[in-house]
Amino acid sequence: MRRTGKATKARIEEVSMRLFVDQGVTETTIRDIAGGAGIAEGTIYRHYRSKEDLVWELFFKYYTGFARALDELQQAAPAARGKIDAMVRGFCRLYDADPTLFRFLLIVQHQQLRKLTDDMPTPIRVLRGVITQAMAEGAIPVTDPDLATAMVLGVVLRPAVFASYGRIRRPMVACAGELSSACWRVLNPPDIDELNK
Amino acid sequence: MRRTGKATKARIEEVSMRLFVDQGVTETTIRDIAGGAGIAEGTIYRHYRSKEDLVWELFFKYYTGFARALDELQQAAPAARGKIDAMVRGFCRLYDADPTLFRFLLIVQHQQLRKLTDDMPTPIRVLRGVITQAMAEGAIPVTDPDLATAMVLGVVLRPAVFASYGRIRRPMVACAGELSSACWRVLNPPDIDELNK
DNA sequence: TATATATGAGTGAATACTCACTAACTGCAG
DNA sequence: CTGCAGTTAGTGAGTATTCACTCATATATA
Repeated sequence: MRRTGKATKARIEEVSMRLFVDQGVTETTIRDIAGGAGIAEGTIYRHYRSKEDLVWELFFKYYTGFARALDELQQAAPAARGKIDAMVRGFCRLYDADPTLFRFLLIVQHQQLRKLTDDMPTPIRVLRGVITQAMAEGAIPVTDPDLATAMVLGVVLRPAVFASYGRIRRPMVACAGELSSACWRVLNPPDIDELNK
Repeated sequence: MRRTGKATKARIEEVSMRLFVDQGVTETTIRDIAGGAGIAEGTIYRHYRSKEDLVWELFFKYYTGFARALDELQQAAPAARGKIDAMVRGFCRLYDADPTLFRFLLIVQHQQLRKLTDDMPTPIRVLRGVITQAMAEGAIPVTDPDLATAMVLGVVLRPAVFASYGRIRRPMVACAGELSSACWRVLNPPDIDELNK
């Protein structure tokens, strides 16, 4: 009873992502992955050219996929405040649905980011776009867009890191409100905030 | 003309940290380090029990050292707002003085954190202490201290990550003011901020 | 039969670490 | 001073092991 190729590939994905997160990428061997997926080592090479290729394919698929998901959420909201809120909530939902995926992207990011080219969508570009647009429209004060992007990103990502370490036990969606309003406060010095009320 | 042991160890530290940051820890071989430091492979084992030990020793020394530095800065400032500001400025100065060290800590963190025991000082514990104290004193509103710690940490760390990728080109100290006031805004919902004026 | 899928022993290229040996310092007895 | 024993620092070829990847072979489906 041979499995269909797609099911095998999905198993490889799932198992290898879990192992990468638990042990690290280089520390995870092809043998580990094959054993975990209940297949032979050679089978992996039917689906991926190399181990490096497997990591890259996983990263690319989910990283750009996440960027596209964020972009849709952002476009569906009319104003800056709503866009930020939608993105934060979307991130929280995705985190809760698959924390392992988040950790995987976090871990391999450093090595893989350099392989990204300018035409590929990334979550950072989406967020930066929302922020620069909001500045252009006068919805938030004009400051260094990269610094603003970094700070907002940090407000959201670091709590997720804490959650993945078990330092925060609530589901991330339960933090979404606080996160999103904190992001807004970061983007708005208090006096401007008064004007927006 | 034999060098004094200390100078050699310092060279090993410097070279290995740079290589770890550039290539990754597992990807950096003992041969690489020895070659880079201009010594024989065996020499490294005069100073460290193993490669793993080398990584841990580096991490421990600088991570706890950084925590102690932050703690001194925090203690020197009287009020909550000043403590945050001093810590943020201290972090920025340290980042600018040695960005490679920051990247090293960032990269190995995931693997090394589990080796830390409760009696070791960490930057996170210091920050969390300042925040809980501020909440207890009524200087900032009482919320989940772990979430607050995570958000503030994110506001500061993520811009440093951006800087290390070249996405932010200013020295971090030039961002210190903006960072510190953003941290304060994160900790204070706007209405409370009114009361503090 | 033809095709897609899976197998796992085998291979060559690393790699972390060892160890027997050398070189240079230190301190002390004569 | 001088010689000499003890110690610390450095060397680099050798070793056992591990790993990613290959390929001849097998099997299930269409």
